[in-house]
Amino acid sequence: MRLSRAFLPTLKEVPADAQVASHIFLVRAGLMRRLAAGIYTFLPLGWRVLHNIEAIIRDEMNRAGAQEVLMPAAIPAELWQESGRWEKYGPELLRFSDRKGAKFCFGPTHEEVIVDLVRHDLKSYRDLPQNLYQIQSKFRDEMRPRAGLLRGREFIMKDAYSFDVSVSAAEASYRGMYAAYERIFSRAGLAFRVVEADTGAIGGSQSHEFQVLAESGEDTLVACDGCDYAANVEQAEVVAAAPLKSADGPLEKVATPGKKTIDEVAAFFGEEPARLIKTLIYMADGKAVAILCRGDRAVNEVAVKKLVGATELYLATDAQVTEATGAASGFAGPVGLAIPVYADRELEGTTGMIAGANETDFHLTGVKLARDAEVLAYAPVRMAEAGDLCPRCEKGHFEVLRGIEVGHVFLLGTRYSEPMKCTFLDEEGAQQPMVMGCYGIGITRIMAAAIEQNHDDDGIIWPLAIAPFAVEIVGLGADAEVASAAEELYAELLARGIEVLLDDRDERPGAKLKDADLIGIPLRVVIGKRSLKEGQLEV
RNA sequence: CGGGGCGUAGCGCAGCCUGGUAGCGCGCAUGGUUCGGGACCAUGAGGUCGGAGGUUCAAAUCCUCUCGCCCCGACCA
Repeated sequence: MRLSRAFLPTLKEVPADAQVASHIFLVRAGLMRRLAAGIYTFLPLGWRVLHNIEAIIRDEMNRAGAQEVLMPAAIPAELWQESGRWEKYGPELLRFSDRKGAKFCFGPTHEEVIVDLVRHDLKSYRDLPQNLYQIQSKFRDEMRPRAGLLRGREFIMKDAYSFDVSVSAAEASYRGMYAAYERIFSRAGLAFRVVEADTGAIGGSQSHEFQVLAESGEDTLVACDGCDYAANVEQAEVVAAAPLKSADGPLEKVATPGKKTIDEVAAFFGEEPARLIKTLIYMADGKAVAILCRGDRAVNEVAVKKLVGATELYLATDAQVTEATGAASGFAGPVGLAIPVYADRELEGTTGMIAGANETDFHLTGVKLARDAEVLAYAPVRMAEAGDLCPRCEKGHFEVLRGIEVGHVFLLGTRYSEPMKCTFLDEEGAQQPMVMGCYGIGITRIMAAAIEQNHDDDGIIWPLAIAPFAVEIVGLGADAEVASAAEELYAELLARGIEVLLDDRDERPGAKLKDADLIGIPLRVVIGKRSLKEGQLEV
């Protein structure tokens, strides 16, 4: 492609709405333009990158035995009502009506559609297994789109769905996809980490996320430095530290006027925050529960959700805290609390702790949970931290990493096939629900993640496998010999089937080189008058 | 949705507090000079100041409402 005729508008200045590197460079290097919040048009250069990513994915998916299909983006509401997600999915689901008033949604994911397809046409164990995938634009009405392509509303996704006759067969499909994903992200030139993940609203028994390691990532991961255990912090198992014990004295109520935060209370008593019992009031499906953890720990809400069996969980408002504890927010404690109390395992057996008194401006000292409070269960609900002992090998310790989730695989089981009656007849003629898996890759997100991981101050540095062009030829100056040498090389590379970009614009050297730095084609050939005379090129 | 910020030329911004001829830089067009790290000179095109209503002799500027965008949070394959 000739730069002189390309639609490749580069920008000198940073767009006002961009904060992260990938967003800035995607716009500055002329790969995309914003149309609305979280919605982008891809320009020729950006589309080439997306095509390259898709090509790798298609190649590996096909090699793994999956077949490509294309499902509609507009999905009738009836299907989503059948699965129950029309009500459950919430405002993230973009809904609309056709001219007759029939309700539709723009698909954010396609379990319903694929299940509907498969249940009509696959009836026998002889038809299974099947693995179907598509590459398509998805729409999720995120409450806060941000960081360009890292969290958009409309984005391109590869989603695959496997159907098997048994759990063990489904596990084999799952492992096949896992392996294919490792090849895909390796080929794309990304440094990634596979972590155990929460199955969340999708459900199922097993789930792994493929995380591209980058400081700007939204996800926090922990990885053991002694074995290969790695997990999203939401999912990470934690080891309880030995219980803290001090003089096992009586309960004492102490006036602590205005001391509400852990730090304030710890300072007031001259104790470490670890000696405090942090009492958080959550609303679990509308009912208040108390969650206790050590003052120096954070609570893992995903773990709490599982522990109390809630589908909706959020931190209580100040008013709800007062209703539950009888005291202002900041003075909640486990002693004498009338709502269900759960405690982190680290608090089991502790003595001489400090906690709120459930009375505004008072705290208790000498708290011994076993004696003073009614704890329903001790369970691991704290958030994993750097330095934690690994729960698997019990030798290594956790390091904390940031990641961008670019892929996610789920072993779904019969969560969709059962309610939607996606069944087959087995060898004995008995009807059984198919066992499913689903597997997603964020294609537009990969493009952004690749830039997050591969850039410098001047621009993008594309991994060769997904680069929009393999080679850029830059002829410097207005010299006729330079121009003809550039043309000759351009023609020769094209003839060899190499994707090459020729900067044949009438621009000064500085402008051409700056643009080349920005666009980040992996191989650059610079032709200048002086070096050409000496029979040399710069590569 | 809660908190904060911002909408003025294609892009980045100033002007608003204290109402009175709409500006700067980049980009773009034309001519000339220049040509190894975002050149220079000259000339020029380009704006219902996000929208609606109000106050006023007069509104980019003050008031009300509204729409959009960004950041933090809640939330989330």
